[in-house]
This record gives sequence, C-alpha cells and structure tokens, in this order.
Amino acid sequence: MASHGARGRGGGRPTLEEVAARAGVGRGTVSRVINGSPRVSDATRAAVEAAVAELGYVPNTAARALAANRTDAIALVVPEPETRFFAEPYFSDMLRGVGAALSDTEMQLLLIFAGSDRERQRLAEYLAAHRVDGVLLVSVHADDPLPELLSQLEIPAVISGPRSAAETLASVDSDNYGGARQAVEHLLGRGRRTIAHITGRLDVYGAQRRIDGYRDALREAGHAADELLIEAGDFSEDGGRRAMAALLERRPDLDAVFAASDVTAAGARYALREAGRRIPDDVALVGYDDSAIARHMDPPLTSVRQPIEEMGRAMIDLLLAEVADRRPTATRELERRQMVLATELVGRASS
Amino acid sequence: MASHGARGRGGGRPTLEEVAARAGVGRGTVSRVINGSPRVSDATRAAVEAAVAELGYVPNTAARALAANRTDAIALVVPEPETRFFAEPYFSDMLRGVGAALSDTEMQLLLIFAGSDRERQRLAEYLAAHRVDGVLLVSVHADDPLPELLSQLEIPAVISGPRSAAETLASVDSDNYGGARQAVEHLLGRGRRTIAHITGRLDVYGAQRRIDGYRDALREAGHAADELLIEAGDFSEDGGRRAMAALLERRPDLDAVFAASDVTAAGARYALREAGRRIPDDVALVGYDDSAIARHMDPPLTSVRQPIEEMGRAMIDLLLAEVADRRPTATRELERRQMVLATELVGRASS
DNA sequence: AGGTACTGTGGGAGCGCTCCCACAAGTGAT
DNA sequence: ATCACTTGTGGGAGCGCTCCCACAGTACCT
Repeated sequence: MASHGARGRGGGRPTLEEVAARAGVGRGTVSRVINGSPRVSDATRAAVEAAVAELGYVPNTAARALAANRTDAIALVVPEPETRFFAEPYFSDMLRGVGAALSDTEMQLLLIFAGSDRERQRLAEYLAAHRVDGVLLVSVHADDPLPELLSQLEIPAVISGPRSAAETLASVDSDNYGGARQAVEHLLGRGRRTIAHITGRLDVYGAQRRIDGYRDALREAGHAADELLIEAGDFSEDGGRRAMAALLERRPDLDAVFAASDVTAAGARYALREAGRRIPDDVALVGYDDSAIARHMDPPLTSVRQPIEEMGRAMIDLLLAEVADRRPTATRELERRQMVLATELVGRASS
Repeated sequence: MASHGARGRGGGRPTLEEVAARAGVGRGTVSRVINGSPRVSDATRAAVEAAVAELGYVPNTAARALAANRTDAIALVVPEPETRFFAEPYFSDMLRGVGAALSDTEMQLLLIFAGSDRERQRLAEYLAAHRVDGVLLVSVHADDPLPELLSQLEIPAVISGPRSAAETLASVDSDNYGGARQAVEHLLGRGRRTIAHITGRLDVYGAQRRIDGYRDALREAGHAADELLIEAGDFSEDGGRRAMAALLERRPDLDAVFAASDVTAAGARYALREAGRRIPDDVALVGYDDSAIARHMDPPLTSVRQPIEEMGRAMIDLLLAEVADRRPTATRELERRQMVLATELVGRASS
C-alpha cells in the first residue's frame, strides 16, 4: 500500500532495490547475482532470480555506467569520407560477424561516422569523453591520426587490416599474401604463363602483401621477375581500367590478370573488351573479395574470398578481451595480437 | 592543494562541479549553460563557456541519462535474418543519410540486429528497458510484431516503407507508385507495346504500389489490362529468373519487362538469355533501386532510383521531432506524418 | 578455549548529472 | 515605503547502480 513512491517518471520499471525487497535480501546481494559473482549462496541466488523474473527487472544501463565507470558499448568507426564503403560486401559481411559475436554479450554497438572533418572532431570529443569501452577500426589509412589518439586515451581498439607489419594495435586480417598466391597458382594451374597484376592502393598494407604473394608465387614457379607485368591501381573501377590499358600496351602478350579487387577487375574487363580480348579465352581474369560484382559480372569472375564474417567475429573477440583486460579485476597479461585468417579461391568462368 | 580528490579513477575528466568552481558560479548555472537555457546572463554564460573550454569539459552521458531519464541515443533495427541486406545500396545509402542528419545533433546511433529469435528477444528487453529514445525501422514485414511493441512501450519510431496505406507509425517512403509509372512510361516512350511486370514480394506494400503504378500507366496509355503479363517475384534473383521463364512461356510476344528490383532484373536477364532473347533488341529491361548491380550488369540496366540518402535524413528528422515531442517541455502537437519522396529514372543500355 | 580464516550478506557512500525549490536583487505599480 | 512580480543564481535531493567496508556465522586450526 505504501512504497509505490519509487515508481515515478520512468513508467515504473523496477529497480535493484525493489528486486531486493521482493527477494528479501539486500541491494548488494542482488547486484552480485545480476553480475554473476560467485560469492552468493545457491538458495539466495535462486530467490533473487525468481524476483528478477517476476518483476521483469532489467538493469538500468545509465546507472551502471555511471557507477562502474564503463559503458558496455563499443564503437564501430566508419572512416570513409565517401561512405560507398557500406555498399561493399566487405563491410556488410563484417558487420554480420560483428553482430553475431556481439549478440552473445551485453555490449551494444555504436556506429560512428568519421568522414568529414566535422565528424572526426565529434569523434575525438566522443572518445575523449570515454563514451565507449572499445573501438573497432575498419580500413584505416596509413597516415590516419586516429590509432594514435586511441593509444593516448588508452582506449582498447582493434583494427581490421593492419597498417604495416609492425602494427601496434591489435589487428585482424585475412591472409592477403596467401590469397594472392592462391590466385596466381590457380592461373598457373590453368596453363597461363604471362600473368599480370593490377595492384591496390600502394599505401595499403594489404595491397603490398598481395603484391608480395603474386611475386613469390611466380618466382617459386620458376618465372623470372618482370616488373612490366605489375601496374598500380587504386581499388577503383577506373583505376583498373587505366591499369589494364597500360599493361596491354606494355605487354600485349599477357594471358592472365590478377586484380587486387573485384571492382578493379571490373575496370580491367572494360579495357580488355575495348582491346578486343576475350575472357577467359584470350585473357583469364581473377579478382579479389568475391563480392556481388564478381557473381554478376559477365563472365562471372573468379575471385579470392576473404572470411569476412569470421573476421568480424574475431575483431569482437579480440576487442572484448582487451576491454576485459583493462577492467580493474583483470590480470594485465594480454600480449598484442595479430590474427590472420585464411582465404579461399572461388573459381568461376573468367578463368 | 586540496580538492584533487574529485579526480579519481576515470582518468581525471573534469566534472560539472569543477567547471563551476573554475567559473566561480554554481553547479546549476553551468548545467543551464551547457543545456542552452535562456535564463543565464550574458556575462555568466561567457565565464562558464571559458571555463568549459579551458578544462576541456565534456558532459558525462551516463550521468545525464540517469538524472534526466533519457539516453540521447536512437537505434537502427536491422530486422533481416540474412543480413545480406547491408550489401544492398539501399541500406548503405540510407545509413549515409542517417549519419549525415545525425552529425548535426548530440544523438548517437545504435545498430541492433534482430535477425534471429535470440536477437529479437534481446531487442525486446532492450526496448522494455528504454535504452534508446527512438527507433528507426527498416524494411519491416507486414506481420512483424515489432511496431506494435513499440507503440505499447510508447517509444517513438519511424518506419521506412510503410506496411500499408494505413500505417500508424510515422513513415518515410519513396514514391513506389510514381517510380513504377516512370518505368512503364519510359518503356512506352521507347515504342514498347507488350510490357510485363515481375513483382516484388506481394506482402510488401511498396511492391503493391509498384504494381498499381504499372497498371495505371498502361491503362492510361490505352492498353487493355492483361493479368497474364504480371508474374509474382520475391525480390530475389532466382525468383526473377523463374518469373521471367513463366512469362516467356505465357506471353512469348512480350517486348519489355519492368522488374520490381535490380536483383530481380538480373534473374530475369538470365532467363531471357537462356531463351535466346537479346537485351534490349528483343526485350527491354528496367529494374528498380539503381544499385551497383544495375551499373555492372551486361548490358547496364535502366533502373528507378530512390532518393535513399534523403530518405535516411527524413527519417531522422521525423524521429527527432517525435522524440522532442515526448520530452516534458514539449507541446503535444505532432500529427502522424507520412513522407513520400520522388524517384528518378536512370536510363541505361538495357532499354 | 581462543585464534584465524573464510563465506555470505547488508547497506553506506558516491558516480556526475538534472530538476526544482529557495532566495537575492532588481523593477515598477500602488 | 510596501507589495508583487521577474530574472538570475546556488545548491539540495535524487536518479539506480557498483564498490567496498563491516560484520555475523561457520569451520578448522592450535
């Protein structure tokens, strides 16, 4: 009859205190049960859990965040100025993995755009205010100041696609080197002999690793190095087209092309068409990413698939480990980790 | 010398109280300045702003949320079980608009996946706990219980793609009816006479509106209604293929097809190929969405573009208006609003 | 018997805000 | 001079948690 006072403006969601009263225990005990502390007797735990269920109690995140000085949220920073980004299956699949991994936890996912200067400014403030426990960084350029900022603020972060071999942040990547080798070995296996490579943006570490894989695969197969068969692209369609045209001019005898992305391959295809080369009869074409474009291209494009969904999962695993490690109870033990996941060649008609 | 006590575990971020001390005013006054209350003298305001700048003060969101019983966060719910969804430019572009509109505000964006039953359960709890101020709903099925739940909980929500003409939630949509008319009128203008339509999933309101637009455009051009020219698809590639095959069987004389999505059109293209029909020579093809697939198809696909980025913006505008309306100070005035944005036909080689 | 250790529990203090009441000072009508 | 507002301001109370200290109870040593 009394004690209705606690139910106020919020629409009457039950509080810890109400659960405690119902279960006939103290506030601290309920908190322990909610947070899975082992220091609670079985009988008490059961009583509390019953009260929680009856009242439909859900902890108030804001109160928890305030009291415990954590947020139970992580941010996914989308750095591209042109957020075409999303349209890439790369991103959507990763998000899928991230979502799946996250659904096993209490963490929530914040999407933060950092395309414009304005947005980056806001992001910096945001991080300075420690409004997230950790950050997921996707496709960061070599000269981006963000990773440095994160280190300074001591905010756990995981990057997809390390910036260099000496990446200081925890990172998750696919095996760009191995993927490139798979592509080249596949082409060699199909009897191709003069295999060109259109690279990605050279300031992207992954693109460098693909070049390395391309070179090593050819060398180990006994082919002499030929830099004339390598032309720089930039992951764009237009870049692929230009690079292909340049290659055809330099080495009209080429019979295969390994492009650093599917979009690049789409550009290369135009150039090949214009030059009257048939795919795969005259020139075999292999892309990278196994995106929707690869499936819908004419002819369908052989491509190197990255296990992107798994990468998303792995990023969350790493990040949560780092976050946990920062918490007061943790034993500061975690070594920096770099994960590399295997790729897979998806054969289609273009080769 | 004393008073360093306040700087504790959090790493020393300044609090309201510290700002107040620095500016030589009370806590309440700083709060008023931060929240833009007019009841502050200019001199005081300037002093507080100076202190805020010097200290690099950023409000603690958790404390604010707890005290004010709001979150300053909105959720974007991704309902698809298979989150291929993201790969659609539809989604990525909308996200772009949402991000742009949001960057003018203090609101943060939460991404919530509601594909599996497990995730939906979590979402329900989440909403019950009122952990967001508002919800953005994308591509919701007619029988989804989510909108109902949102109404019950009195959480402001905006839906993209209303579920019916009598949508009760605020909604933003593109002009499906007009877009379909544009497609058909374009084909008629190109001299096509026997125009078929492969529909989207019939339980999607937008798909119905496209059918209406298709019918009306033909009727107004003086064509007799011919239900044999309409075949149900489901927005999928395979559905498009099957529907096209069925149409070719029934009406081998057709000379144009309007597909309810680009992916559907891609499927239709395969069926046309298999039947030996050339595009556009024998059969003209028009899609819907103007996605990456349309640009990369062979031949490039004429398609109806929706102003999706603007739709994202509009959704945020509507939602924020509703959220503001729920706040204590608001004058409960807002009428339910349904926004419809115009489409545009992008002509390419397929027609 | 007393000491020591552990386990389980209650509840005070405090996280950093917002809300709101109280009140000083100013303004103008009576 | 008094009263009645208005404007600007200070600061108490309280949001719902977590953290941690205190303490009762039990167990096992000396």
